[in-house]
Amino acid sequence: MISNRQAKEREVRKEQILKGALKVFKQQGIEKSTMDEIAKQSDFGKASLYYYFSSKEEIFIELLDRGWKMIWESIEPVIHDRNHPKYTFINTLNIIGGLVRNDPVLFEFLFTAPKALPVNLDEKNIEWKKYQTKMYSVLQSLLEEGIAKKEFPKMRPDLLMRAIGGLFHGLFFLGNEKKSMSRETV
Amino acid sequence: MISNRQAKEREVRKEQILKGALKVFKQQGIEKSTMDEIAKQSDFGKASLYYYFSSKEEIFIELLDRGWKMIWESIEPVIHDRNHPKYTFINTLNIIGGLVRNDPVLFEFLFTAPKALPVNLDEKNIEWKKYQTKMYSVLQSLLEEGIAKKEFPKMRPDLLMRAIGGLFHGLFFLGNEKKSMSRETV
DNA sequence: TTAAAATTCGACCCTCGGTTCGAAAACTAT
DNA sequence: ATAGTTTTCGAACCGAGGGTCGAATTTTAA
Repeated sequence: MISNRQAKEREVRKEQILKGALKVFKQQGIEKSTMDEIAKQSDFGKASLYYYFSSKEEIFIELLDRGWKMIWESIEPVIHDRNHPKYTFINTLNIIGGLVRNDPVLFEFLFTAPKALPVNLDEKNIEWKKYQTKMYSVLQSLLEEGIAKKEFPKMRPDLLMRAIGGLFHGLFFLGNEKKSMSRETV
Repeated sequence: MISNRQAKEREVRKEQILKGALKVFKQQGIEKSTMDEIAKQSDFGKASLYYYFSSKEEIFIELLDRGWKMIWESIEPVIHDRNHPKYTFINTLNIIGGLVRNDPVLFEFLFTAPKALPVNLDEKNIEWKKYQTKMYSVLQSLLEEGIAKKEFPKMRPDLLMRAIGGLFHGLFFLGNEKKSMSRETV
C-alpha cells in the first residue's frame, strides 16, 4: 500500500531530481549532463535516480512535458479572446515573457533541448510537443486575424513568427522591459 | 620530400574526409557523427582519418574555418562601400543567401555547430570565429549607418540583428527569392 | 631494382557514461 | 518486536566511441 503522504513525498523527490537536472543543464549544457552529475546535484545516488525515472531520457522528457504544459496553462485562459487579436497577441507574449523572466534557465532548456535531444518523434514523448504546437499555432492565427483586421501592418505572418522565435531565443539575455519591446518589434 | 602534386592529392583527400563528415552530419546530426561513420562515408579506414586530422574535433573545426572564411571572402569585396549602407547591406545579404542556397547543408552546419560543439573558447579554434564576428559587426555597423542616414526606418539595431539571425536560421527551409524577402523583413 | 618515405587500416586499448544488481537501511503497519 | 514494503546506493556490467599501434601495402626517388 502507498499512502497519500508517501505519494506526495515521492513527487517531491522527483521534483528535486528534475531541479538537479536543470541545474546541471545550466552549468554544463545539455550534452554534458551526465547521470552522475545529476545525481550529485540532486543529492541522490546515481542508482536511485532509476528508482524514479526509467532512463536519462525520461528525465528530460518529463522536464519538457511539465514545462510546456505549464506555459500552456498560463496562457490558456487569456488566449481565447478573439475580439482583439492584437491585444490578445501582445498580452500572450507578455505572459510568456513573465514566465521566462521568472525562470530563464528552464526556458532556455525548453527552447534548446528539443533540437539537442535524440529526437524520437515516433514515441510517446510527444506530450510536450502537443502544447508547443498548440501555442505556436494559436499565436500564428492571432497574427493572421490581427492582420486581417488591420490591427497589424500587413506582412507575411510566417516571417513575423520567425522573428518572434528569434525574440524568444534572444530573451535570455535581456531581463528588462518586454511589453514595449514586442510593440517595437512589430 | 613531398612533391607539389603530392601535397595537392593530400589536400584532395582531406576534402574528401571533410565532405564525408558533412554528409554524416546531414544524416545523423552533429551528435551522432562518429569517427566510424565519417570513415565509412569518406571511404577511409577510421585509423586513416588520424593521418590527416589529429582528432575528431579538428575535423569540425576545420569545416568551420573553411566555411566562414569562404563566406567572408565572398562578401569582403562588396562590403566596403559605405556610401549606400542600405544597398550594401541588402547586397551582402543576397550574396550570403546565394551561398546558402548553393550548399544548405554546409550552412546549417556553420550556424548550428558552434552551439553544439564542446566549446573551447580559449584555444586556437578561434580562427573561424574571427570571420564570424567580423561579418556580424560589419552588418551591424551598416545597419547603424543606414539608420543614421534615414535609409532604414529607425529601430533598435540589435533587435534587427536578432531578426536577421532568425532569418539565416530559417533560410534552410526556403529555397526561393531572397532579395524581396530582405526588403519585406525591414 | 631497391631502399626510404608516404599511406592505409585491422586490431586493440581505454575511458566514459548509461544501466542493472543485490543487498543494506529506513520506514510502515500489525 | 516483526514481517513486510519502500527507498537508497556502492559496485559492477557493458557497449559505444575516440584514439593508438604496428605491420602491410603503395608510391617515390635514385
